[in-house]
Amino acid sequence: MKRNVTVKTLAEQLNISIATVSKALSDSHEISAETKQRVLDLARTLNYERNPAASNLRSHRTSTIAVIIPDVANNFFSLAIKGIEEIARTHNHHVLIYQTHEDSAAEIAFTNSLISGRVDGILISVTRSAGNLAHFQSLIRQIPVVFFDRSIEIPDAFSITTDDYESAYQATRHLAEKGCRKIIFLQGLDRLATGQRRLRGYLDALNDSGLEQLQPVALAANTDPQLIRDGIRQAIIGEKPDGVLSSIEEFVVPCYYVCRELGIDMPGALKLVSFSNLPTAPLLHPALSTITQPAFEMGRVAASCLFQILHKREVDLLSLPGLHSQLIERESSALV
Amino acid sequence: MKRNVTVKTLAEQLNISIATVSKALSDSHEISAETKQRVLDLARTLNYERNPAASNLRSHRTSTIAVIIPDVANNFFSLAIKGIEEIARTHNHHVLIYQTHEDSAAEIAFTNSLISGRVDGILISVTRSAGNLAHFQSLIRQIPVVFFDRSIEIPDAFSITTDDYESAYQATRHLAEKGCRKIIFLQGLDRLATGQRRLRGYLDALNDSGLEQLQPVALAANTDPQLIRDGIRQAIIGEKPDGVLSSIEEFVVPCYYVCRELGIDMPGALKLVSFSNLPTAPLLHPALSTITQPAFEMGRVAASCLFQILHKREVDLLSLPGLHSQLIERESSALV
DNA sequence: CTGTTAGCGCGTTCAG
DNA sequence: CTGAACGCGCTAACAG
Repeated sequence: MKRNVTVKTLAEQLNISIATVSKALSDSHEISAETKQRVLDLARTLNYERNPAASNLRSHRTSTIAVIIPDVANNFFSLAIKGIEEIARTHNHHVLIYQTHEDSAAEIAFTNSLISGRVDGILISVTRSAGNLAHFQSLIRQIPVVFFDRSIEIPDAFSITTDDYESAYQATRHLAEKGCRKIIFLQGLDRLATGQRRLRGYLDALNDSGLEQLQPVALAANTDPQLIRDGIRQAIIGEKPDGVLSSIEEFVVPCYYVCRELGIDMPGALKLVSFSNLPTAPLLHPALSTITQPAFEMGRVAASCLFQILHKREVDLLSLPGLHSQLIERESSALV
Repeated sequence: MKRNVTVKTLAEQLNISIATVSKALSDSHEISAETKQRVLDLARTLNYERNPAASNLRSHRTSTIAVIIPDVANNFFSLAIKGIEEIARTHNHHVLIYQTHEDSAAEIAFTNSLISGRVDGILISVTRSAGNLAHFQSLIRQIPVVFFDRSIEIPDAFSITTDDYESAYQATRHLAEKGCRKIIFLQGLDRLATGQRRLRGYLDALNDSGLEQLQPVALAANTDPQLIRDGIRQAIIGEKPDGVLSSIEEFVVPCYYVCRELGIDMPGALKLVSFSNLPTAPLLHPALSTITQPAFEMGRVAASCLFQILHKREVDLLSLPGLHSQLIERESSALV
């Protein structure tokens, strides 16, 4: 194994001091253009790569950010990561990925392992089992954090979301216009601000449409399929709705099965709109319209926001581009 | 800002040496159980977190691996990442993500930035524009690398793939049994070993079915949609096939459009089977059967392989579970 | 079983 | 504009 090339190697070969090399490599203004060039040239020919550990240890900068999400293999989150990675790259930063699988203990473990200086900042879409408000309150005082999509209510926390209220409102109005008189809301994010906003949009729309206000159907945050199905069945039998607004995609399929069991004609007797980020979902489920989030854009915006913070710029959240969900109706969707 | 707690803090409070603390924290066999416990207890109460940069600088271990893939927002790769992340977690390792977007210059830049000790090992699914064999040959001598799915032919390189040959063979036989007499092959990975294996499976199947051997249709590796469509149109007009085997999913939609333009009835006059990892694809395209890769499993196996290497174990590739693609026919696919 | 010593490679003083 | 010296926090080697 031949010895790695370090600043020392460069310094010796050029007969200058280590400090000069270091400064030249960071493009310091106190080094002459000529010296810089000589250093850079040699660095290139020797394939010098700065040792990140040493650099980090000394400078407390890691050029790394972390992304914590429930699940990578989910169309929404993988698109968000894609956007985040692209922005990170333009800032010469590396991206670490962590999956919580909706387990808030894992979430806490990850964030704790990150505050020891492994990353410069964190992008997070919180677990829906959440509830550890105190943990996040302490976290954001220790390291820059930007919440995206799934946020929790913390004053002074940066948080990038779409127009959850507005899209739930519009979707509900849409159902009402299609003739639905009794619309239920399947709530899957009741502990998150995101879910609360969607709920308010739904309730206000019912009100403005002169429709009956119903209790949201709060379904178990854990992922026991049987519990979810039972909850939906109970709600459908009890309320006999002709419209459903689902706050997360996960309820769509169980809802179908329940209706099939109960002999309910889905496009006819019961219309369903779901927040969903599988763009092809309307194609799969003829009776389904979806509210699709701009996941890729959201990743980009959230990452940009984080880098603004890291660069110690004043973050003007209002200057960031607005993010709007899109209601995709079954009727309007063509092949691909 | 209050000072961070380090091994020194722990050592002082417990009146033992720094080295003892360090050893206790790494569960060294040369420390008594009692001392270990005292150290661990104090570490917990003080919320001690080991500084990863310092540890890495000294030990040359990073507890981090890198995953380099063409695109995160792709069902196959996001599932693979999911598997990788889960295995990495069981080994207490962190996962860095890089997207090449099929750009081999980016691929080279990423790998170069990683050999300076940022990660312990690399998992990579190479760009289809590949061709930089020499680069990878030098890379695998500098750092442990495991190729997955998209591999290139390098002796002594670890590479985890599915039964590409076999599945292309079976798919082609399947088409022949359905009555296809003239089956063309749309080649999208011609520079990769993966693509070569699929091609051989196709050719052998033609042979064994007593069908005419045709030149594979090599389509541009870059992603100009017009070029792809033109290539497909030319092949279909020229060869007048009644069956198509596509080596990548990307050609499916263009193929549809071309057939629509040419007035070719797709399930009837032309049957299509594609390597594809969108599990819902057969539902979307009534005429399409797919060969689906076990992406999640592949991620897990590739990561396990990498950790075996990192642990300096003899890697017995044969001991790893076999990975088999699955042919999903339109007829057999139910809703979700 | 525990402690002492000596760096890992880099960036930041401060002195020339 | 350049260089000498120090230490970031930790761990490997060696002594006791």
